[in-house]
Amino acid sequence: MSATDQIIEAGQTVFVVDDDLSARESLCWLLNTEDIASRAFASAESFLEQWNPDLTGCITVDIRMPGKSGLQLQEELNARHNLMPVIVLTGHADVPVAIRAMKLGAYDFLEKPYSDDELLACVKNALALSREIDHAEIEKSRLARALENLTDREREVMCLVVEGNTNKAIGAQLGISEKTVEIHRARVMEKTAARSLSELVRICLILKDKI
Amino acid sequence: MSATDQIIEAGQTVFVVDDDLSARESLCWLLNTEDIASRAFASAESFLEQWNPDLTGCITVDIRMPGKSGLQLQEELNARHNLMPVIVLTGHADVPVAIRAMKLGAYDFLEKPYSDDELLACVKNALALSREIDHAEIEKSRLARALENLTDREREVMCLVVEGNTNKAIGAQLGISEKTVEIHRARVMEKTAARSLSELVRICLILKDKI
DNA sequence: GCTGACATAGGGGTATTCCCTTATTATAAT
DNA sequence: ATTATAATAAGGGAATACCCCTATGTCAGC
Repeated sequence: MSATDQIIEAGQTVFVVDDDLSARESLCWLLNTEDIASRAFASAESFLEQWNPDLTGCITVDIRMPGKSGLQLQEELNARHNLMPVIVLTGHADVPVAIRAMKLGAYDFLEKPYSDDELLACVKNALALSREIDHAEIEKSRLARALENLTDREREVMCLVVEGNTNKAIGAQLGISEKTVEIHRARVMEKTAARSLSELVRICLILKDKI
Repeated sequence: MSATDQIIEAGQTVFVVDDDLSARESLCWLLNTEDIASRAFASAESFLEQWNPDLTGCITVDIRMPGKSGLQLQEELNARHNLMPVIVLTGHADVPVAIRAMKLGAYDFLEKPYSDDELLACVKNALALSREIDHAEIEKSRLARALENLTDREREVMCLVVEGNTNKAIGAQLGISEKTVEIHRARVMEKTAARSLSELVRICLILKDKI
């Protein structure tokens, strides 16, 4: 792979979803003045087409749009386990809608017209949060990949080790020799790159929902 | 302590904070029909006087009240690390207030007039959540008490053990004999009631913010 | 049939942990 | 002064973990 082929990790982007052209344009222009990259979408559907789990940044959505509403977009993003903070921007808000948006996990909810400062502060905070989430998630998927390389038996032994069992107890429980347990255990440490039992325990706790 | 002196763990209670007498009465009556215990308070201040960290259940608050508002009550409860879910009930809501309440961690936000079913469902969910929180918190404080009984040296050794160091390495790092480390380590296991290194690691991760 | 991945198991040795005992020193409380 | 607690240290032995080596059997894929 030559230097020019390198995939530079796309920086953070604000994904602007609004059916109103002038709203999209003014928002993107405002973000541009602060050197914040943005991409505009005229509908929830067109954004969802482009969405993928590796995008990083945050999303601003209008509530009232033809086709999928902003709330429906939130639901769909949640179903896809989207990790980017969602900022709801709307001029047609009532309390029940605002509450629903927040309960759907909105990062913030701003009513139009909002001040430039207000919006920029909100976006910058959301981007900072996104950075933290991404760092945690990158680490998590690195560990998850390591665990995927384990064989079933290795995974089984790992779980029993992490639960605090000795090799002897594990051997008895699985009906195999203590020697064999030793080998599986060594492979687990090697494949997970854990340098101590404590590190292995931490890895398993981080990924406890994925084992 | 005789049997009659026993402090029976007060069951879950709904703490109703509203300056309007008829609102308090009707809400408590409704809860009573479902055998849900409740206590009414006419102001944020009078509730805060009674509040203590061991209360269990949930809280309903009105926003507009003489003295401290519902939002100010939420802020004060957050400052005191209140664990009970807060349900905001209000007839005078606008979007910014609703958003602020949610960002202050409100469990839900209902506009008056609300239906009985709506409110009961909300309260029951909040009480279920409270139960889960309480169980986790009881376990946490049990562990925290165990850690408080550790001497400084024991705590120090524990941290190094959990980081994955061997007794030899810890001894070298602290400038003490490996034998002494052994003793501190054994006391840590005894005092924390951890039956394996993995258990100790888990305990330390649960309480990592309290060490 | 051959190769590779996987699980199995033993021998032998070293390092580490864990558990028992005893002992000294310092410090704080009574 | 006496007592209690904490930290220090050592010896000895059993259990365990960790590291090297070799070796067999199975099963999928070429």
